[in-house]
Amino acid sequence: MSSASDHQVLENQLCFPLYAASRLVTRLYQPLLEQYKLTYTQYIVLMILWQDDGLSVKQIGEKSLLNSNTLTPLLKRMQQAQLLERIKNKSDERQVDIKLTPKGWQLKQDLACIPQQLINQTDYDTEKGKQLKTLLEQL
Amino acid sequence: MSSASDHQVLENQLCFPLYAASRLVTRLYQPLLEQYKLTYTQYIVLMILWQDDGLSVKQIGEKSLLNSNTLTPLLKRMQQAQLLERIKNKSDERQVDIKLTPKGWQLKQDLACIPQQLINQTDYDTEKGKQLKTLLEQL
DNA sequence: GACAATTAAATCGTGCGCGATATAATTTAT
DNA sequence: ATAAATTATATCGCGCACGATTTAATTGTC
Repeated sequence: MSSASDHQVLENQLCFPLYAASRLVTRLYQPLLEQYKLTYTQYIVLMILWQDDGLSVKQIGEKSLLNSNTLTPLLKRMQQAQLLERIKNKSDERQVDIKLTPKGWQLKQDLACIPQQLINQTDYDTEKGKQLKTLLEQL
Repeated sequence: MSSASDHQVLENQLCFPLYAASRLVTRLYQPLLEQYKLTYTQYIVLMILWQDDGLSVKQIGEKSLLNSNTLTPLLKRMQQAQLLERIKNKSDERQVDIKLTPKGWQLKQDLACIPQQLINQTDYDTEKGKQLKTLLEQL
């Protein structure tokens, strides 16, 4: 048996925690990232590029689930910070390919310690992390 | 055994899915909420007030994990939409108490169907929801 | 009672996040 | 070959988030 008010509670218990947890995680990263003048979203884009340099804006959008209306200004800021270059693709001039600069690659080394620092900080154990990941991906 | 690159993968697998899932959920709510001209955050604040009307801005902030710099303009917009009133507390004039209007209460009825609609839409089952909730709260 | 410390909201600035639309390049259909 | 449809970015506008600071009210201390 399940009533409308049950659902309003469930909602309170599932959707809000998801929203709150996401913001909390962002806040955990923030002090670690800010010494490199990075935002959390920029960090995510960097991780994508470390794995696959030279992607187009569209391809980054597919991996990050962000559109050009978010990515374009974000990538321009990262270009300003000399983390990457925005290069018009020669064979299709609609396309803008993103290439990391040496400075962008350097951050891969500099930030390598972040995951460990977070794990230490939160004492959230790896097993739970895996469960959580699995559940989230099913969404 | 656990290397730095393991962690970068783990991070990609946990933190990014959390971030993506949260945005996905917001997007699922959006079409349902927009017919009432509500945003997801406004909906969260409404749920808090339905449960506990007359809270101060600070108290809403404690429950929503939002500060006055987010809440003040949001509550002003909701006041404009005649969903609530912002009333200076007589015994402590620093404090602003938030009271739902009849229109704000009406939405509790109107939106009661949303959780069920979402559950149908996502076929994400309740058992997994509970597990997920538990894991998130441990953060 | 005066004044410093604290507290509650509000304000300011910056960066997402995203719907809607625009622009320009490419592809498709005729 | 040219017009129409499609595609890749970019632009615009609005509403969060949130660090930092300000303003105003209250409390604590002497």
